[in-house]
Amino acid sequence: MTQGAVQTPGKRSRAVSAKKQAILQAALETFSQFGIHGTRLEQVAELSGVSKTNLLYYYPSKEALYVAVLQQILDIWLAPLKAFREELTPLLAIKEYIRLKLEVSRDYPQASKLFCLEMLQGAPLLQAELTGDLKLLIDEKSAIIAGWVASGKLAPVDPHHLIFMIWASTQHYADFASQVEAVTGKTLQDEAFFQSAVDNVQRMIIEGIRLR
Amino acid sequence: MTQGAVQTPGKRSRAVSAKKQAILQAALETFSQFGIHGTRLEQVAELSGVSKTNLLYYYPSKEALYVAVLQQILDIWLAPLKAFREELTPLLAIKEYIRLKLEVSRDYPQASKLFCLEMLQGAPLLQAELTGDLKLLIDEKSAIIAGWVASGKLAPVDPHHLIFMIWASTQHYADFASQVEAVTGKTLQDEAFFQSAVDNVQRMIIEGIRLR
DNA sequence: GTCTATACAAAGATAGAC
DNA sequence: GTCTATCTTTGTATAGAC
Repeated sequence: MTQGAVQTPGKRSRAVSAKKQAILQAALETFSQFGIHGTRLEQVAELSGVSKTNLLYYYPSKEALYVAVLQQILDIWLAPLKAFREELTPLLAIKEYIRLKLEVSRDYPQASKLFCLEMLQGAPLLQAELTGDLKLLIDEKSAIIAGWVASGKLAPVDPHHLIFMIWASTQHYADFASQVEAVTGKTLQDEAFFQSAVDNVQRMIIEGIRLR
Repeated sequence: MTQGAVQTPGKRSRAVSAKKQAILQAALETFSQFGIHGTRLEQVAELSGVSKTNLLYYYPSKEALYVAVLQQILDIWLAPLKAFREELTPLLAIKEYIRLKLEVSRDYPQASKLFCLEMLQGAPLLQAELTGDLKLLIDEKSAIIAGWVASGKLAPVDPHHLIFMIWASTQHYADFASQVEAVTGKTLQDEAFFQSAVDNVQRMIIEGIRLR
């Protein structure tokens, strides 16, 4: 049994998993703030409570660690989109999607930031995802929105631009948190501020696409 | 006369300025994509057509170069906000602002990206600006918007959230250009796509805050 | 699995000639 | 102002003992 056997529930495996998880979390924190090049392995090691050598035992190189982190955050990032529900009325589905994305910005700001960092660099490691799975998912959800427009349930709007606007305006609160905080003095951790963000973003977008 | 005398219109000064400008431009390109740590001075040197030693003659350190670049892009980033016009009707002023910001995303995508990078890192070098000049500017423009709301010219909206939404949804086309391109197959360089972005963003936001 | 010691490479910065 | 050569630091990664 090697370290690769993640699902084996032996004591050892569990200890290993816990350690790897701690490393991943520490790595996410530093990668998301300083990028892959701005991050020192020593820093990650310290933050996760293992030695640098030990860290390299679990993840054989910095890049391997980075890829592992990316893989993990992709799921977080995609979850709200996958949960986008066709069964609801258009306005409800979109309102719920906005709330979910803002919750991700509040609860997993580092995931949002790291994702943003990757995009800024031209998505060298996510290119495959972007043009593959993500593209399919978007096409699928876009078709739903287009269907709503066609059947007169929604004002004429380009689905892509609508999706971009939702992504942008929700992720902004994570990615530009320092700016948001500098301007308003608040963060999404502040419950009232979170709620006002949800309300305002929902209202502006909904009113912007409501049929009349 | 030293190299610092930027405004002196002598032949030498002009040559120096041109060189420094070329370096700044090359630095912006690499910094905006790879960040300060991911950028190699040699790369900047090559891209701007000077030797690494020579580059360090004009900018004594990597950090000095980085600061110089940041300083320059701040003006670009702030220009549209400064141009926000109170004299127009609310909806026109906001439509114009959106168009201006999208033009910046189209014409200076690197400036937008570098600014975004700085924000992701917690704005270590722009903190002063954020809480100083920018804060003042925002407060001023927010007051204008709040005035419009109070006098019944605009639907009730929190000025800060409105401004965030405009920033987010316009900068998104620069910062997430790879994603936008992966999903739509288009870039802002495509005139028709640019126009549809302007139209859609303007329409959604305007309809979202129009009085009715 | 974990540690100490160390090899190795890369890149920022400087010295000094021209 | 520009170049060649070089110093120095730092950080990734490996070797090998325990």
